[in-house]
Amino acid sequence: MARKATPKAEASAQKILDAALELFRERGFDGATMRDIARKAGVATGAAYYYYPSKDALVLAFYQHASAEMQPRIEAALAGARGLEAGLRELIRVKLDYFAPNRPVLRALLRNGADPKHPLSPFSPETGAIRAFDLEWFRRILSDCGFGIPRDLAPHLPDVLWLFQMGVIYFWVTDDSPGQARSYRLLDRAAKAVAVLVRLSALPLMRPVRKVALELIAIVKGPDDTAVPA
Amino acid sequence: MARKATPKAEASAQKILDAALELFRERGFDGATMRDIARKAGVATGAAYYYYPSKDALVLAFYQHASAEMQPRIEAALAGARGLEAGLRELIRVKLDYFAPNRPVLRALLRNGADPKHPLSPFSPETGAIRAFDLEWFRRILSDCGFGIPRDLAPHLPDVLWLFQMGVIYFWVTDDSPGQARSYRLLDRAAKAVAVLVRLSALPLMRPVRKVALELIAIVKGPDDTAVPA
DNA sequence: GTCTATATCGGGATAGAC
DNA sequence: GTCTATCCCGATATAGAC
Repeated sequence: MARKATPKAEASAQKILDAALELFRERGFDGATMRDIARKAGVATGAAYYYYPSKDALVLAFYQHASAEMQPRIEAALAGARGLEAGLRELIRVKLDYFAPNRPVLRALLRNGADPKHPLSPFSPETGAIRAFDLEWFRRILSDCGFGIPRDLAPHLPDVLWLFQMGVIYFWVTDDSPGQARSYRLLDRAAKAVAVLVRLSALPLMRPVRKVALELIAIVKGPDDTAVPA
Repeated sequence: MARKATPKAEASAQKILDAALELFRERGFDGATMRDIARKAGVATGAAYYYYPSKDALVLAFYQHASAEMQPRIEAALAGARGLEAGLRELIRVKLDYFAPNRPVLRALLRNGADPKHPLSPFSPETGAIRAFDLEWFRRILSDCGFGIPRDLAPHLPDVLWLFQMGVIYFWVTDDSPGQARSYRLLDRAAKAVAVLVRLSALPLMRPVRKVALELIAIVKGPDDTAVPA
């Protein structure tokens, strides 16, 4: 999106993105018009479209920018987190905290989840790079958590945890409790439950359960292993 | 939506809805314009808006119509289904089969799920009546399934199963496998897994697990018991 | 009450001049 | 790279035919 050619162009792109985010926050995604965004940024509507080919592209740009900016924050948060439960909780907490001022923007993102072909879907190729960064963190949490993960489950767990994260975020964008307190409570409890489940999954007694889970995972992931289709 | 005043009016409303559904199927929700829909139905654009105040209203009307039409089909399907697994599977299968020709319409519905305030959200007040019918079926499946449900879990299980259903449908609308074969496989296996889980939940050994589950359910359902917010 | 026809508006997106 | 003008679409409004 953002042409890096000249400093001036980059400044314009940033100016437009900032104006867009502010208006999204104030009036929501649909309430903010491209005309308003352009005017607030001090450019013509056509100029806005020069940098961002669509209104959705502004959301995508924010998402990419956010992902990059969150990497060091996640690193720092995980440095102080021991174990799977804490790792999971802190990783997702960083995201909720970071996105908090821009919940309407995230809603605009998630509403296209039902259509994997939509560029803004969390499952789309366009957001694939961001997904890859996320998965890397989940892999790290799992390998650092200190207890053994069953070999058959191990390669799929990052995807499962990623889906868990999406579920929490989905709940969070729709959560109207003050400060999204319910979401944070849910995250606390659910992270603990997931950690216990992963731990229990290693027990010999749990082999049949694991087998069923693996079958479900295989169906959801589909014939191609490259993506998480839904 | 549909004025029942005169047969002629009802016929017009139906004609417009049919034209809309056909165009949605052909070009998707966004690809079909109100002008096209009206022209295809042989009426003026204003007439379409006379019956359906918005494009979304067409989707809502379809959803309501579908819900009503599915009731006897569900009744018939459940008559031949014994046990929780079969009941769950057949109930959801009826819906997938019924909706199959109109997957794009259902996508238009589900994409607003991230915003409970949107009229088309499956969690919105406007779709509340449909949700109530659904919940009644889940209650019936549970009470007919033949084994005891723990007292503490019982009042919440219909909501949980409803959410499970939404998950399957969400997967189904994004499923591009031929005939949505993957979705049906998922439904088969997942219904079995859910049934086993419910059965196991009654074991004395499972009390602590049940307690955690109940806590999660309480957080998700929120302070008001009237609705399933997300 | 059930429409047609038409004008109008706001908003996303594009083309082409500069 | 940026702006102006324009197009299309969803939605609203209105006047009037039947």
